[in-house]
Amino acid sequence: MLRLNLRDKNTLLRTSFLSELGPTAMASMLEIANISSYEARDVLFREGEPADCFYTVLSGYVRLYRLNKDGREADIRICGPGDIFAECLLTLGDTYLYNAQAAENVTLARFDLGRVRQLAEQEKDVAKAIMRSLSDHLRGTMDCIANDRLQTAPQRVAHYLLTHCGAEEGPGSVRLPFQKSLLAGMLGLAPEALSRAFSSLRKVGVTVRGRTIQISDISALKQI
Amino acid sequence: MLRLNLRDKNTLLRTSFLSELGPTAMASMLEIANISSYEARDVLFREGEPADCFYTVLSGYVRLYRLNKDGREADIRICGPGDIFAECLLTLGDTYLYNAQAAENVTLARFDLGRVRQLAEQEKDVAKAIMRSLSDHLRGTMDCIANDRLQTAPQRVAHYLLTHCGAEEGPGSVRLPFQKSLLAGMLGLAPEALSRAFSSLRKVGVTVRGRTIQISDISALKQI
DNA sequence: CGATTCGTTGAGAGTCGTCAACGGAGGTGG
DNA sequence: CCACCTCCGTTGACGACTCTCAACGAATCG
Repeated sequence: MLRLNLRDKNTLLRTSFLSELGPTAMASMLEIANISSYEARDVLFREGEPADCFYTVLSGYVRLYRLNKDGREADIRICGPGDIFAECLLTLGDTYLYNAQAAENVTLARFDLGRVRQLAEQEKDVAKAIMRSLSDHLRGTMDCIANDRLQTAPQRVAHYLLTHCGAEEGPGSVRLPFQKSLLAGMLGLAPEALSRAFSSLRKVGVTVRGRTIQISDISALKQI
Repeated sequence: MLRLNLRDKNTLLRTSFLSELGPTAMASMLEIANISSYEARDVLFREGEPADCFYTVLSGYVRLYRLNKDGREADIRICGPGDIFAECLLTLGDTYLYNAQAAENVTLARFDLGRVRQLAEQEKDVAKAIMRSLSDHLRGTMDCIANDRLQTAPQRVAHYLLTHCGAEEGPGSVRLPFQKSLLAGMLGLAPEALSRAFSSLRKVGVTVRGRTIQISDISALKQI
């Protein structure tokens, strides 16, 4: 466990979970928070292990994934700074539902499930924050299913670019905050499939150089 | 709007949402409940429409689905008796996130979002029930993503059969509560793919006749 | 009994995963 | 500063899987 430095503290306070709490609830959550760091590829926990905490990412990225019985992995979610995960265990059960691995060096805030449950009983703000967080995740996860089932690989990539370039038309660009293999898993693709999807998007004006991606015409990309 | 008959009322009371409420909260929810019926293929609401209610299924089945811009449909969830849907709008927003269609004749209970929000402020039980419901859905939806990404069509069917036959080994049987085309959508498959998956499971002792499915050896099915 | 819907089967095409080889980037150590 | 190494990303070849379209048979409902 480490001390909470200024930048991490700001990230934590701007989290959707904490940002809308009243002063007393906020103070209680900060008091409960438990900072820890992991190195790239460290496993935070495995599916089925007894669960005592949920997490907020302060820096870096974390993979949540499952294994099939052949050992093949499938990502369920990629969590970045400000994201919260495993909070559904507040009401569900006492074992983790998936594996979690640090995709790079990460710092996390851990919150004891029991203490937050208790806090939610006393502080209406905390209960509301939990509901908001759960709703957000549910929405995002349903979006993911719909995208998986409706879109091909190039369409998924186009969709990702369009939601991360910040513009509606004209040219734009995206800087990936992580490795491409992570983006592949996030979109439910093998790394090779992501690579081929980028290639196929060249003809609509998408240029990839390392982690920076140029889009010559956002409107054209929407037609994919 | 119709009167609440005895069987529907029992279904409603046994819902995970209502069953654990205290007497006053339960009474308030029953008072808010608004019963309505739809015929097969009726559309309850469309994605993007202003939302005023969330729903509980009392009888029949409801499809939640999205459209891509070519008009192709993909099911996100199939809801049966006791299931609740669109409750994430309690905290999220004021438009529906997907289309909902009656897969057969259905009766539903509708709950006004605003009034339940208000109730959740006063009654801790209601807030807890919302959290539990959201957590359950989030878990189920994440399971769905993992299954989509890790399993082939025969594996998905086998998994469905194993979780619905109620036994751990030996022979077993499943009676589908709905049409096969609904099961196909639920598993993220075209109806033809479901049919072929059943065919391929014949060699491990799965026999299909109409809606009843015989399994000669459950342990063998687990090896798929 | 006729009509419509549902389910199955076949053929074909498209998409994506896997395996393998190659090239480049970044980091380490000499 | 360079040589080397490892990891990441790309590309090609191949195969498995599943969607689509079409036709046929079965079941259901009036």
